[in-house]
Amino acid sequence: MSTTKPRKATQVAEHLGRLLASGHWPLGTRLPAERQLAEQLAVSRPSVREALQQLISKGMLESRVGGGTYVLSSKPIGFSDPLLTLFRENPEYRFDVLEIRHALEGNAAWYAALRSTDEDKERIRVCFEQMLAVHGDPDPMQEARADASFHLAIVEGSHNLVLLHVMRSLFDLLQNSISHNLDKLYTQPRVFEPLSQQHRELMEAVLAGEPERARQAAEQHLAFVEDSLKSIDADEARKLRSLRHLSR
Amino acid sequence: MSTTKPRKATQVAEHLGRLLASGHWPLGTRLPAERQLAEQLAVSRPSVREALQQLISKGMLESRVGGGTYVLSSKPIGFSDPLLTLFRENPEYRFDVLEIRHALEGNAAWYAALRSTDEDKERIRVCFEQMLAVHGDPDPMQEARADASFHLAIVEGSHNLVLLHVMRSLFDLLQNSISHNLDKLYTQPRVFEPLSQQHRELMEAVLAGEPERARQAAEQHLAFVEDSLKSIDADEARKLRSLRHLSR
DNA sequence: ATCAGTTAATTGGTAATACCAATTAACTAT
DNA sequence: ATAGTTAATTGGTATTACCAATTAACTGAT
Repeated sequence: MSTTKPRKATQVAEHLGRLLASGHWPLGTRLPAERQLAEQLAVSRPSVREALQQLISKGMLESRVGGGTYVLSSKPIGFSDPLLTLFRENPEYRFDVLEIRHALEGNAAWYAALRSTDEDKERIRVCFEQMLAVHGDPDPMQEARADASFHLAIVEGSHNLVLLHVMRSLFDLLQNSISHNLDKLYTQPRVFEPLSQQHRELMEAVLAGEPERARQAAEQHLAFVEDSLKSIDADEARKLRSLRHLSR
Repeated sequence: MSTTKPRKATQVAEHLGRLLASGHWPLGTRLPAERQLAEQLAVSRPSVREALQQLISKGMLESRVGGGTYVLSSKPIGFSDPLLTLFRENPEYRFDVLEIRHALEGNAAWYAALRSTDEDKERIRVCFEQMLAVHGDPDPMQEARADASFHLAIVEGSHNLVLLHVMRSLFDLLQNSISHNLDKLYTQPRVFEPLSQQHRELMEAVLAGEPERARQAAEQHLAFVEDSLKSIDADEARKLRSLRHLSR
């Protein structure tokens, strides 16, 4: 590939990538057909196919023979295909992610308390309010997304770009796999109330610029999430067992 | 894509991916031409192109017009293209990575001390010996790779798969960009000697199954690496300034 | 009007062929 | 041995044709 003349296929991929990132085609949308895209973009169909291949390979699109091409994600998936597959098939790896979050978010909260600008702080506040506003939504994934946005706003306040990327990838991993009991965090009052208080404490520590308090708040929060998920898993397993007992 | 009949292009990409992972084509190797691959694999050239596109998009291969296709990496790059580009163009983001390693490797060392099997411990020992054996090699990247292998062996001992993946991606990120003064860590005796002692202390803490000692060893080591790189950067900047002064 | 079955159209996947621009290899002259 | 020229090779793009799978449209029966 010459540096003086960009590949048409690459240009098409970048153009489509920008449309995806901008939300022009929301998740699940069916894209125009290859022949149509080729005509609209004034390139040949093989060039469109090669561009689509790039985006399919990054986990952003999915093609179905005779059925069209669909949006899977507006951003490249940050983890390799085998890990994503493994994660989808083995939900217990959620606890691996929680272990990592425990280490990273304590650290992020520390740096956010030290480094956040006024804009960062405002964004954290807005995200916290958004979490409260979206509580009780029929679609629990809305709450999960608001929760992720809140945490990512804190990571943004740490001003460590690589950390932000890693955390985004971890949240993508959680959201792109089937959310195994994750919704229960938001729908059980015995979990949501303390959860919400912990979010508030974390936010207040960061806004007050108290790094050690922020770290502790983050670590306690993650420990609580881990314990709650384990307890929810146990409850669900018990329910399943008793349902099986009834059906005999 | 039907689940009953895999795409030819995907099969070719997987086949090539296995050849890459097995080391059949080492880093930098030029692959056979597209026409040749198409003949060898009994598929059409467009199918080969689509397969190559998948691997190019994952950062594993690079194509040059008229010049062939080359191996960039034997594994998919775990980070998205924009971050990789940004990292290559702005070496100061190394310090973002070091901040993250500080958090993650302290954690990994803790769990490795708790969870390592005898096999894990043996692998850690072998990697440590390998680091000593390769010291002074004319190619400092050999030492960087041995260093990475040692740290990854410890992460493997933590038995957290997602953490292993994240750490691999971070090391790939460091090694796939121009190694800005990284070689100086191994070539300056005032740095290498304490570095080697710290590696030994970290290994011994993990092997002895002492989690708190292991965490401290890891964190102190990463702090030393960070300080050393900053000091080396300052030395190099001073040298550059005095060279500029002489050339006037 | 609704539903089921059939047919036609559309879609992504594959292949063959041709040509172009860039690079590499081979050849020739000094 | 080196420099310049030519030929061959390479990746990139385009056109055309065909196939398998899916979707849409149409028709007939209830």
